[in-house]
Amino acid sequence: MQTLEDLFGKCPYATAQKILSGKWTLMIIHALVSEPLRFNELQRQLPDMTQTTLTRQLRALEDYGIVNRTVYAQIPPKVEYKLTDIGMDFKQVLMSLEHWGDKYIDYHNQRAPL
Amino acid sequence: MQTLEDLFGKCPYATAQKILSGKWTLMIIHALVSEPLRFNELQRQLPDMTQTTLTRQLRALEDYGIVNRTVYAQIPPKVEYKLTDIGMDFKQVLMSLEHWGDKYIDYHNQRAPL
DNA sequence: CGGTATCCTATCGGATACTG
DNA sequence: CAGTATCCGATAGGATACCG
Repeated sequence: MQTLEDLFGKCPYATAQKILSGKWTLMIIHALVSEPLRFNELQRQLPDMTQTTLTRQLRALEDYGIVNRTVYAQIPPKVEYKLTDIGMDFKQVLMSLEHWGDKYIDYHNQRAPL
Repeated sequence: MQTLEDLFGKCPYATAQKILSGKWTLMIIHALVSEPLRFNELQRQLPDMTQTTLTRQLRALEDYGIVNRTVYAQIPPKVEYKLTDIGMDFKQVLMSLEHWGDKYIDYHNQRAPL
């Protein structure tokens, strides 16, 4: 049987779905769109995510070629995360997603306000 | 501690992330963008997904207000799935996602052809 | 035709403790 | 500062069998 993984690298939706499957992926990419950030800067922007999970998702994004990790050889350590070119291209998706998300939120708050 | 769920309905990214978290969500929405489909038409377009899973993800999308389910009282049964208005609005996201996905695939096939 | 009902497994994310 | 090493529980998805 063909799986989703087999479609990775072939179908743009399956590919995107797999890359974005991490629970915090969208928010990590969003945080990095405006500027490169150090590990703890990312942590501060995503306070609800544990350190372990942040590390894991960053590694995954690195493997997918979305994020670049630069280690500066100094004490104390400094590690900087920035989007790759293709990662930066994702900004367009993020913008339409934000637009839609806001509309969705408005739409639903009208009938079931929190 | 605040969780992702608390951000649902507030942050557009967290909201979108949650809605799109289903493994086949993007492909289901994509299949429904062009026209409403019956259950087994969806199955045929998504042959790699089990019936159980298709049902579950459709129910989830229905709960989120993305998909509308219409049951026609006839024998044999006919059930039609179509996108709601806000579901249709997602088409813009899908288009930018497709564009990015194709670019991503091209980009990666150049250095690591399958 | 369009599902349910179960069961089972893999993976993922959270919690906690420790480290160069 | 930026991790790693473990362990654990939740849950999502697949497989299979059956139903109105």
